[in-house]
Amino acid sequence: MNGRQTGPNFSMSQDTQTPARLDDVDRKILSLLQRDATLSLDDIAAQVGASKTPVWNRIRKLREAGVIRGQVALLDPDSLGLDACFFVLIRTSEHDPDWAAKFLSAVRARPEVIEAHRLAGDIDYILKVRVRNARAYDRFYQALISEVKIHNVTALLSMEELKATTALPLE
Amino acid sequence: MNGRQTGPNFSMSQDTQTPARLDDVDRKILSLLQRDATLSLDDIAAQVGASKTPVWNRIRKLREAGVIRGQVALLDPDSLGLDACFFVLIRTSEHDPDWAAKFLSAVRARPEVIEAHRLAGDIDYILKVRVRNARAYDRFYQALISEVKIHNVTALLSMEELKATTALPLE
DNA sequence: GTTGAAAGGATGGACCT
DNA sequence: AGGTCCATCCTTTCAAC
Repeated sequence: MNGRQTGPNFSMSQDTQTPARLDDVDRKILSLLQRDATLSLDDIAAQVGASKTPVWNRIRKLREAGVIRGQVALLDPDSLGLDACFFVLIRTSEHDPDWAAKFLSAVRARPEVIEAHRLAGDIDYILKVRVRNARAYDRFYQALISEVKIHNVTALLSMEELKATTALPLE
Repeated sequence: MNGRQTGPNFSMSQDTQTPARLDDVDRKILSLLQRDATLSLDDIAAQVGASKTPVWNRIRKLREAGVIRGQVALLDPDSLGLDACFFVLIRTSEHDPDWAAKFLSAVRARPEVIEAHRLAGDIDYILKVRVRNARAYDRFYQALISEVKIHNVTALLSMEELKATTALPLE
């Protein structure tokens, strides 16, 4: 056991989570796993300069604390024929909770919506949408505006994905 | 075997990849793995209604064909103290290859840039940037415009992540 | 934190349908 | 082609130290 602080960890505050206390070894482990989760415990232990058991205990704790959310396979959009990617900027005139709930469930229900954010400023929402082609985007767009009333939409078409990563910056 | 076209698969055309030919079992496997890559072969085999060996062979082929790009751990931004997420809309006046190369390497080098696309239309680029707070965003912004000349920047601040998935729509 | 032992899963072969 | 069985290796998992 090292001389660090003990006591309850990973607690919540009301709105924003208090960040987990991580040391350099934790960060190194996370950095490796968020790039390649197929690494074996032996590999990770070797690369962080520790042995299997402590590394395994750290990973378990990071999972329990929700720092590690899950482990997924990343698929190639082009291989799946998903050649078109749009960023959709949405302005709405409605701001009542009913509208927001309907919009939210519409967005969550559609698998072509990869990402959705509520924004500050004059644009209310941004969506990232992956579809087969422009026609498929139009179908999506028509379906969306028939479900929820939207004041103004701007679609930005991606010509080229310069960078795309799921790895978060660890300081 | 179904009545689809045969012939060489997974070839490239100059710009866009020919999509891999996938049957329903492949899609089911991919759908499971892109949601949870910790599933055992036995589990997957049971859920797709096949047995281990053919499932394992399919997964191997999907990996070799590049349909499965890799396997990663997904981390929770809030647990890491990355509370701020910005979408950055960039207009540039420069359109020579030199500028583009410099912009590309700047964007690739910065870990806070999670995603970067070149766009069609009057906005040239969009970035998705994850940082600790607004001050960290400003540091990023100042560093970026000191590296590459940028005509106009609009930053959209995310107030709430309504949806975020790495899972692609499989029809 | 280290070692090592037990259990379970992944890989690949042999053979059958 | 896919299915079953199996044998081996590799990891994960969790003891005991």
